[in-house]
Amino acid sequence: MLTLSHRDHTACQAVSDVLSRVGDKWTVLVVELLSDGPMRFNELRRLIGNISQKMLTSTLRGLERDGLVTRTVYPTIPPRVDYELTDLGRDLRVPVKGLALWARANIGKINSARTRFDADQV
Amino acid sequence: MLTLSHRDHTACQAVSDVLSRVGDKWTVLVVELLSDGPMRFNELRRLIGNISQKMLTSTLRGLERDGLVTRTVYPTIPPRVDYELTDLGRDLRVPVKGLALWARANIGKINSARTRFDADQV
DNA sequence: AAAACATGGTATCCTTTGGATACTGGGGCT
DNA sequence: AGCCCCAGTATCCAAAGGATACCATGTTTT
Repeated sequence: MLTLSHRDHTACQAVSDVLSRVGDKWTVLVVELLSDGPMRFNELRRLIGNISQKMLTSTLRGLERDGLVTRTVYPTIPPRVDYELTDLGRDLRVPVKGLALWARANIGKINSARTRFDADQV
Repeated sequence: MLTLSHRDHTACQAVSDVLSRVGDKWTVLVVELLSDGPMRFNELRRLIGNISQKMLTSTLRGLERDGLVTRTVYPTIPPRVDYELTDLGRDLRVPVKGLALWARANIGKINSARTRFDADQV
């Protein structure tokens, strides 16, 4: 017997969908960096520091595809490309903030649980 | 010049860390299913439906490792293994709920942005 | 004049991860 | 005897992540 309603299930699908959009290695970082205003490609790259060009490109493409970020090309010399959060992107920062607070509050517990678990597996 | 403070950066690390824990294909679904009480392995498997044994095992191991779920083995015949949310795991549901609400509210916008983007790429 | 640097990217390659399928092993059911 | 249930491993292949090298254009440096 299935106790899970169809609505619950599709809701979970949506959540999983959004989480796998947002839950990769760089997306949240980029969204946070863009929250103060538009930024150029290499500006983001320098701020993040240890991201490869390819990953920054694909992260930004993904955000653009989902309507969270706009990409504006200025055909100057040298070329200039600005990335900026859309309203939807700025909106996303609210629930992410909630998760960020939880993460900061509990990352210690998680890390010690991990250490304990890994030690027991020896 | 770096405008990103060290505190901001480590906070983002923590958020990314938690998100990549939670942001995979199955974790949120499992946490939601466990929120009504303990469940057995195959009980979860049947409810989720299209998950492989391996993925369910590794999802649950990950949650256990991070202290979000407990695993209890009853050496009965047939064996019985219960999975249950810890306090930390139940705690996590609060910020995830926030993201879930956002996801349900905005999944439509995201999907149409995707469709639009993919159409333009032709 | 040649070298080096800046811009915002592709292309290529390899490693890591995701996931389907098959198998284990003890017991019970028919 | 042959099948199913339980909670998993083991194996293998496809997909994704990610480092490195390269591109075209133009300016600055040596």
